[in-house]
Amino acid sequence: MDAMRHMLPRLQLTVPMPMKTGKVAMSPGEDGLIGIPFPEHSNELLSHLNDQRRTGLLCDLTLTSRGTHYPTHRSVMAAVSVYFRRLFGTEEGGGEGGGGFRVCQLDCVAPDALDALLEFAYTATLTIPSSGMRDVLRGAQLLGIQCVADACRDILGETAEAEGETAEEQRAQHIVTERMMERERGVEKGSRRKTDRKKVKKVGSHHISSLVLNPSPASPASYPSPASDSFRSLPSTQPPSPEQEELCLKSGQNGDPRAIRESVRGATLNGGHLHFLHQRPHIAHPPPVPSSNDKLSEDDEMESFGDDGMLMESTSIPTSVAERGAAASAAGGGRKRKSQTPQQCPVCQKIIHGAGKLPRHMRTHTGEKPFQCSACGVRFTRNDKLKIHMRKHTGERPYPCPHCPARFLHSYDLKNHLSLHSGARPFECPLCHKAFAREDHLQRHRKGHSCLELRTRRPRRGPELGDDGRGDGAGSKQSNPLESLSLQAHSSAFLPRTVLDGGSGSGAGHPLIFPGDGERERSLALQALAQFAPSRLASYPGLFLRGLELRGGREAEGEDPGGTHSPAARRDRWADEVEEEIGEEEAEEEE
DNA sequence: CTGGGGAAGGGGCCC
DNA sequence: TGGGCCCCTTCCCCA
Repeated sequence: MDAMRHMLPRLQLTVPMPMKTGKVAMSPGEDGLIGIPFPEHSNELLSHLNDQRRTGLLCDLTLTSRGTHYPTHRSVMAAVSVYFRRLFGTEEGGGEGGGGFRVCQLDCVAPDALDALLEFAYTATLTIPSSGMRDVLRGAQLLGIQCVADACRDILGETAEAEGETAEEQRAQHIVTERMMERERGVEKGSRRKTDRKKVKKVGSHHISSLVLNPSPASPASYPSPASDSFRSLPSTQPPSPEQEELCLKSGQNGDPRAIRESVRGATLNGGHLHFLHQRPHIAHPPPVPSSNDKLSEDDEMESFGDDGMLMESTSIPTSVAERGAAASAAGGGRKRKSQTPQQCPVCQKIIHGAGKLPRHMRTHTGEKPFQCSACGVRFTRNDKLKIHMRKHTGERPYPCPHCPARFLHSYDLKNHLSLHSGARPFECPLCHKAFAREDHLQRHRKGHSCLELRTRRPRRGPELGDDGRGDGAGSKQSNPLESLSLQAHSSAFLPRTVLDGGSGSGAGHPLIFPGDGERERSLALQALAQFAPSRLASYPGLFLRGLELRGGREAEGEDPGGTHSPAARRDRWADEVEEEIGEEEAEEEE
């Protein structure tokens, strides 16, 4: 995310762009580059693609599963699936341009699971019935949608070390995987040249033996592995209709969770499955071989869902958590650790600190509100919130202001209030130097546009401004492009969360959750809750999986696993950003 | 746009 | 380990 934060201001914009507010931001200077973020762009883009998929518009790939057809886009599938990425990646240059429709038969993936995976691909939301979890997991593994597979495993409470797979099995599967992939590539290439396709046996029973039904010449294990780990079985081609080319995925042991786990483990042991280690600091079941897998091969990125390098770098604590988990696992031989502090939320990947806090956090996903006000019936997720709420009924305002008759419900309200008496405004905008009594007001100020105009007048400000020792250097050139840079930097430092953190802001910011599908949204969380606090699920007979939000940003960053949650740390970070902004100004000025 | 109140959610401490 | 309690930050809403 930081990378994006730094990147955005450098994006060039030459035309007025409509802002979310409806206003139009003009490029402040012809020679200045300004980056204007469009937080909703990615969401809208995906949404439009999903619309196209639903209407079959521009679909150049059809996935089929047991008779059900799913029109889709190759580009999207390649973006979300390692399998398709590799598959289509072999078609460089020619691609599907002349191939027309292509059909990929994935009978080994249950239709519901395939549908869920497609929904995920186009919405970043995974909605599946709990009963279909394994199917989705298997499908995700087959297609190389690692993040989904990880999440499913989290929910299922399966661990890589839980299975009893032998190394031989893993190697065998890996080899088969490689072979199948190699053959697949060959077929893909050949399919563009020939109208007739190889007849490939379609396997309805997903047994591992089917994997070797169509052995192809062994190829070097050239595929790095997240793909191969997911590709414990790989598609083979099949002549469908004359104009279609079909691919058939053959899975391993159908429905056998062990098989799934085995594939996971195999991948890990085979040197792949790197995301599992880095991007998902799994607490409950860390991968057994972390160090040797630290490097992602170039095209193994699954970070299209926000798990980027920055994320990896920022998850030091989760990593340590995972290591601790591994240690505990090794020591106790346990399969899953139900609870440990800190814990990672299987839904949003957020690291929750504090013993017993995860169930509390999970209620934010499930929507469960077990605490009801006896007076007005309002429900709350937490008992302490209910307690505070009750003060409204009792009239209790336990926090009186010592300077005036005002009384408050919350201590922090009193704190805010006291700042009025003291006149303290400790939160100063480093750019326009307007001071605020509350930090959130400063943030709001910075997010808004008001500061921009002030900023243009800043250069003449006096020496009391700490950063103006250098900043005023910039200020002396207020007419130069620096100002635009300042503006952009200023704005960029407080980009909406949807931009900076991958849309992980509060509820409204979650993009791509199907509206009106609230029940389904809860599913994954409920599943997770079933794992962490099963007793709480008694009242949730129907479990659906809530979307994997797969946030790239804040949550994925472990929600400040490094302790930057502290106000001081946050301010430090913020100050760093400001310094960077100013540094950019200076650099620009020198030019 | 700003000030202020309130809600929501997370973390720390303690039992 | 889970829960209670408290404090904190962030966000939303309203005047």
